[in-house]
Formats: sequence, C-alpha cells, structure tokens
Amino acid sequence: MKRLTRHRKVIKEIIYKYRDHPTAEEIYLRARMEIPSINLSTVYRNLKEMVASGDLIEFQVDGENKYRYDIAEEHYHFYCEVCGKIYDIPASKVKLSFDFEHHVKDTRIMFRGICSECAAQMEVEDESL
Amino acid sequence: MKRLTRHRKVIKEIIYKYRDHPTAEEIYLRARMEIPSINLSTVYRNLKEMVASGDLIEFQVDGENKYRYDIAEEHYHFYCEVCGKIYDIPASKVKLSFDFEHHVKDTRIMFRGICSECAAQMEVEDESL
DNA sequence: TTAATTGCAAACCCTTTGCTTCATC
DNA sequence: GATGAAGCAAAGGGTTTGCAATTAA
Repeated sequence: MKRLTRHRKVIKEIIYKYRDHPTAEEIYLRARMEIPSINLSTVYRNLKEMVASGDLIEFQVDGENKYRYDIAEEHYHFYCEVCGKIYDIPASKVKLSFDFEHHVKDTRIMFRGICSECAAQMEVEDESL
Repeated sequence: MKRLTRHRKVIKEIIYKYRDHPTAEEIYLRARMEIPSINLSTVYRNLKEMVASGDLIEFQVDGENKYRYDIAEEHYHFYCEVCGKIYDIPASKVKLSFDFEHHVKDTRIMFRGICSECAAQMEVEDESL
C-alpha cells in the first residue's frame, strides 16, 4: 500500500508551488532545503511513481536530454531559445484541430522561439549601439 | 572547411530514405551495412553537425530519453503508445493558431495515443473472445 | 600538404537498480 | 512487526570528447 511520506509531500509541493518545470536535480536541490538528508534516487523514484499514477507529466526539451516535470493538467509549453525559460501556455490560448485516423489521447506542443522579455531586451540593446 | 565524406553521405541518406525516426544507434547499425568500419561516435558527431546546420531535427519522445532524427521539414508526429511507432503528420492535416506574445520560430507537436492499426488489431482481438 | 574527419577508448551525465536500513501503517 | 519507502553505492544507457591516425581537398 502507498504511504504518505514527508519526502513525497515535499517533492509534490515543489512542483505544484513553483510551476517552473524543474529537472530532477533542481527538485532535489530544493527538497534538500526541507529535508537535508534526502537522496537523489528518492527524488527520481517518487517522480517516476507520480508520473505513473498520473499526478505529473514528464517531458523533455528537444536537445536537452533530461527530464523536466510539471503538473498533469492540459497546457502547452513555450521554450525560449535565448534565455532557456519555459513558459506555460494555457490550452485556452491555442486553437488546434487535426484530421487523421489515429486516436489521440494526449497532445504535447512545444513552441520554440524568442520570448517577449528577451525580444524586448534585444531591442533595447539594438538601440544603444 | 566542411568535407563531403562517404560517412556523412550514408548517414544522411539513411534518414532521408527511411523516414522512420531512427535513433543514433539505429542509424549506426544501418550505416554499418554500407561502411562496416564506421564508429558510433562518428554517427553522433555527424548527426549533431547536421542538426546544427539545419539539415535535420533532433527530437525526443517524452519518456524515452534518447534522440531520434528526422528531416527538417515542417510536419508533426504521432506516437502510438501501443506499438511505439512514430507516424508523420503533415502540417496540412493540422490547423493551429495561438494567441500569446512570444515570437514563435518553430512548433513541435507530438500527438500520443493509439494508432489506427493497433486500434483495428484490438477490435479483432475483442471479437475473438 | 594540411586541415577536417575518423576510430577508439575513456569520460560524462542523467537515470535506474540492488540491497540494507528506516519508518509508516 | 510487516512491508513500503529511503539512503547509498554501484551499474546502466545514451551521448560527448581527447587524441592519434586517416583522408578529402
């Protein structure tokens, strides 16, 4: 039977509270502030379990080769190629329809480009030349 | 200066000809049939280079933790959770619009679900019970 | 000739696993 | 006290890198 441990609670809270798509390593570092003795493999094990139970999703930014975690709630992502930040894009901001035979259960979208902050920053830099 | 080696040519041909989203390992195994002495790291090095030059794209199926390669031409993917096959979805089959501030340069979509072949297979199995 | 590319082996990074110890139920 | 979970350390898988040997230009 599944037990409610402090570790599990802390890991889940980190992901639900920050919502900044942390890697396992980042979750581990944050968790250590709460539970200094926590181990990386405990973090991995719990994440895998929460993904399996449908509490979290695990995704990758193409080219990064490591997992990032987020809550399991329909939304999409925007990855800024300049600052590396990943923004949440609510499903309501995206209109999507498709026409093919396969049965779709889940749609993952990763927009890539330049976020508005970086774009603004680049304009300022251009002007100051 | 970039040189046109047999290795490079063979690797590129494998991706363009089969179009089945191979991993580096799979590309390596196929390339070995043409060039038995070819090395895995040569494959990786060339793939990285072709991704950097924009000839190929490198993407990951969430949960797989390894790269797959495909030609750099706008289209999307459907991943079958039953057979693991990855189908190409032409951009023309998908209508997409979005409403947010960031500047999008590239959109990656991975549909996940059950492909029509597996769905048909499952129906047959149901009937035979 | 000479600089880019290869092969090889070792290193790397991220993730998973086996096993003992710990702690929740 | 059972048994699921944690800690630790080692292994695993995929990818990258340093360097000497090779080869296209």
